[in-house]
Amino acid sequence: MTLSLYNTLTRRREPFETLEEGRVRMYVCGPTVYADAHIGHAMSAIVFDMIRRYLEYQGYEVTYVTNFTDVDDKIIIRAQETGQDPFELAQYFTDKYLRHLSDLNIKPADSYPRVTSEISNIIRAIEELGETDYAYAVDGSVYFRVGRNDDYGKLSRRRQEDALSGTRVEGEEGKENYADFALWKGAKMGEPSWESPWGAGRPGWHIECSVMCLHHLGESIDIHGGGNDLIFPHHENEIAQSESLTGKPFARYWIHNGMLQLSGEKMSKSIGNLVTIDSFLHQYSADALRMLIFSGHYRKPVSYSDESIGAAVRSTARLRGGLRPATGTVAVGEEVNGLREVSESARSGFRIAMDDDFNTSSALSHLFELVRAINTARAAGVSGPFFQAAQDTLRELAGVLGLSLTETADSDGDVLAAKPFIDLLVSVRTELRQKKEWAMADKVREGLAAHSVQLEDTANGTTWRIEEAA
RNA sequence: GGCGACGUAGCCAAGUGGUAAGGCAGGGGUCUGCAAAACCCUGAUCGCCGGUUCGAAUCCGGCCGUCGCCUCCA
Repeated sequence: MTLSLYNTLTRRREPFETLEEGRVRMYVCGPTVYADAHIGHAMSAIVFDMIRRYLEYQGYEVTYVTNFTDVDDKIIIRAQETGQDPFELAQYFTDKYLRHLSDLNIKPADSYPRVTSEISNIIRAIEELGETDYAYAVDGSVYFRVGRNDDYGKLSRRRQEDALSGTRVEGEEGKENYADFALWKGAKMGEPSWESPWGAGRPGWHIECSVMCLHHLGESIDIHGGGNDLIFPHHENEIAQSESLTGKPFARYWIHNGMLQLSGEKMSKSIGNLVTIDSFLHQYSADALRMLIFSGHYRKPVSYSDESIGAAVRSTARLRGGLRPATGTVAVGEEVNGLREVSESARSGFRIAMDDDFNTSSALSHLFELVRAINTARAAGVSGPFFQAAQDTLRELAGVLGLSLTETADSDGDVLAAKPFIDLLVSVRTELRQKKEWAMADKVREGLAAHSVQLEDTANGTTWRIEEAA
């Protein structure tokens, strides 16, 4: 039973072998912080959080680094538009993104490097590239000489001739070749800049990640991840820079997630077809987003719609339902043994699915089978340590996917405040039911339902829970 | 135009050679004062055409369609 994963670099599924026994170094490209993040960014963060959690579950010690691009054209433009300081703007959206990561139940990274805190390392790297002729300066800017790398294009499967044959991009006159890209951009008036051997300027987009990787994880890493829209040019250029700098393979496995789509198109800031993380979490739970993403494969596109998120909400509730307490007293017998068997097969089935390039959809099917077994056992009156163990297995495996399976009521302050009033209404209704005043009792139930409070009458009394809108 | 991915029941989706997991929705039942939850039963020959094979959703070729990247992008 070994993990195999799809490597974009080889376009094949490969057995996972780490550079260092028992340890995984992984780097995931983070966002450019110039606006509110949307659930497409969340998807990427969630996918790599799942991968990280599964690796840890398999016993690896994972060092996880993800960055913030906090100096960039778009940040500068946005700051100029709003009259803000670009650094403050970037800081604001960085802080906000970190809060989102926490709200989405994403485990904290071991470090979150930023471009602005790596400037001296970046300058040193560019100097080194210049010394070995991989870089050349023109009018205060420095470009990477793509033609000097024979294997340029190996990640995106682009031939250099194709990349070299376009027309020149405006504003980058003086480049030797169209495909050459900026390592250092000379500053224009009013732009944030740092002193360098080439004059005032700032880093180009790609060099930051190479340098941060090198600095925080080393010359060669195990996993480099990001959205598949970063394959070209960003990751291709990272490889070119890093390998030219160190002479060693940059990353062993390249993992790319598919795009979240809204109305048939990739969700993106530039198209404007987006749902921000803020507005999503205002309406739905973090678990629901994970369920939507994990119902398919991480490399495939995911369609976001009212219908797809609604189905995800309801299937999340189903998983959660498996954690409802036992009601009976049967601790041994046929039902108990049956539950144990399903628990074990769910656990092994889950691992087999996850080992197969993180097949979360198949892994989830084993969780649903476990839920059904738990529900059946509960209905048969099963209780005691084996019932607990089955629920622990469900919690454990769901936890590997980063699903918390907690009720809204556990964390929502509004619900906690309403709890005494809801309990009071429920107890009044219980008296009404004892007197068989069904019409009034139903009125209370319907009234609460209108506020998302779902009542359930069981043999042991009435329970209630907050129903997530679907 | 170049490179790549995908097309499985009403919807989402797993499954890479031996006659199709799972979830949502729907229908029928059990339980319930009625609901809710739960449980049971219920649906597809896998975009189209052709080929390889004893046998293909799974391999090959062609066609149609959708999506992504081709220097803003998770």
